[in-house]
Amino acid sequence: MITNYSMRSILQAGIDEALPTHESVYRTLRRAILHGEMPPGNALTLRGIAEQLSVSMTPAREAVRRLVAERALEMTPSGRILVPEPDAARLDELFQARLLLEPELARRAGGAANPALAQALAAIDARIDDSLKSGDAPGYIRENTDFHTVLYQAAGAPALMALVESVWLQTAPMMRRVYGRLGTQGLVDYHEAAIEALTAGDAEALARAIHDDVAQGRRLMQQAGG
Amino acid sequence: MITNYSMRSILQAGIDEALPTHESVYRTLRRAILHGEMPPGNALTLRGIAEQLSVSMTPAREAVRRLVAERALEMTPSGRILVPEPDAARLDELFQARLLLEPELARRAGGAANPALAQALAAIDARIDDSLKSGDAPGYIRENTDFHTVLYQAAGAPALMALVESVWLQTAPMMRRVYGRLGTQGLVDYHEAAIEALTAGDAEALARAIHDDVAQGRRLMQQAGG
DNA sequence: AGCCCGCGTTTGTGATCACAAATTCGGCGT
DNA sequence: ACGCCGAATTTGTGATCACAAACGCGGGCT
Repeated sequence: MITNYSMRSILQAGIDEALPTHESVYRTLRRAILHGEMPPGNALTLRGIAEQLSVSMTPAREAVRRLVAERALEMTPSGRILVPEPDAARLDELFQARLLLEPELARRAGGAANPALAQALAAIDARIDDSLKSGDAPGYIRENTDFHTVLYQAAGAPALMALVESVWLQTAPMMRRVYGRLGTQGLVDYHEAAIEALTAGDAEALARAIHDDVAQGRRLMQQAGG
Repeated sequence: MITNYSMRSILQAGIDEALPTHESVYRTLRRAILHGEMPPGNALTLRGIAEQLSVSMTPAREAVRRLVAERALEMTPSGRILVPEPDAARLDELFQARLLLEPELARRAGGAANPALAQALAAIDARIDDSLKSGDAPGYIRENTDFHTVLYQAAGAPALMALVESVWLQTAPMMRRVYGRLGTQGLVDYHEAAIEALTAGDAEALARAIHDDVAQGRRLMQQAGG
């Protein structure tokens, strides 16, 4: 008989070091949500997740519980699991939170000139431009998230970062719909201004660029929502 | 034999309507953390929680997983469960988040004169004054949390509210230590200014009062931390 | 034809168990 | 007396099962 633990080893062999099963399930689902691969309103089942990832219900349940706690998924009172479909008011709250929190993270990241980071961001921004030009909405979402993640990582503020990531998870499914509907043609690239500010070590200018970037996202969302 | 579900009924009879077991475990633990009844650094075990609340490990596990997701508890890589003991830098981040988010919630709550709410808050504030005078630190924490909760509820912004509550959960264990150490004698009551602003429907003044209130909490925390 | 009731199926929940890793603590050696 | 190593215990993890509630579909009534 294959024991629980040998099963676990088989699944994780070559995937990662020694993650618990519920952790890899969590990461898989989280990435799918963050990349907009889960349509808002979609229903999930524990048995479905478990079967698809070849695990038992237990780790699937734990991963889902965790995502529900982060509001990346939601559960109805009867226990059905679905991808949230936030209404306009809730999206407004979430973007308000981003507008409040992200400039502060940028400010903390940009206190000193940081050429290495500026270069890394420029590389990501080049890929973003490609996605913009080719109209690759999923790619744009993914790379845009990367840009912000890498920048904020430099702030060394994990508690603030965690709050922001929770907000991203909540907006991600809708943004997929937004960019899918409106396209990515009309977008202004505020990232260049951010990179310049970072090169100069001008934290305030960096915070402003990030503010404008997020505000643009909100504006788009509002257009698509109406 | 007592089936799983009859056991569940017995436990929940008279406690609440029809909450799943993991939900009541969650609420019990959450309240204990928020009220500062869990000393920072304290270790918990699933079997201990389960036994104390007369449930099996499964709902205990789910409740803990959820609280870990909210960063109200933390788990070491080896899986040990403990009450977080945030360092000064992390506490600074958390108060920064409060300073950014809570004035906005206050602003949204204070857009129009709201005598009924002002009266409810005045009642809570009276109890806070009692706790201040008698040096009842746990009572002060509990009622202060109530004050903010009731006020922000009026903002009708559940997504922002959830972010703030997550931050409270993370700071609560340390605040218990702070007020225990410093006492509550020197505290200024910014709540009266908040109540006046709410009576007048002056959202900006309300936001300012809340800002000052949170800033005072941060100042105290910094004093106690050094 | 449209609506509703009822039954089969799906689904989340809770309990229990085996297992391995981590922790703890007593005893040995220096 | 102090530190270290080993075994016993503790602890989280994952799998599995029974159960009741929710869901959904099909047939019958109006």
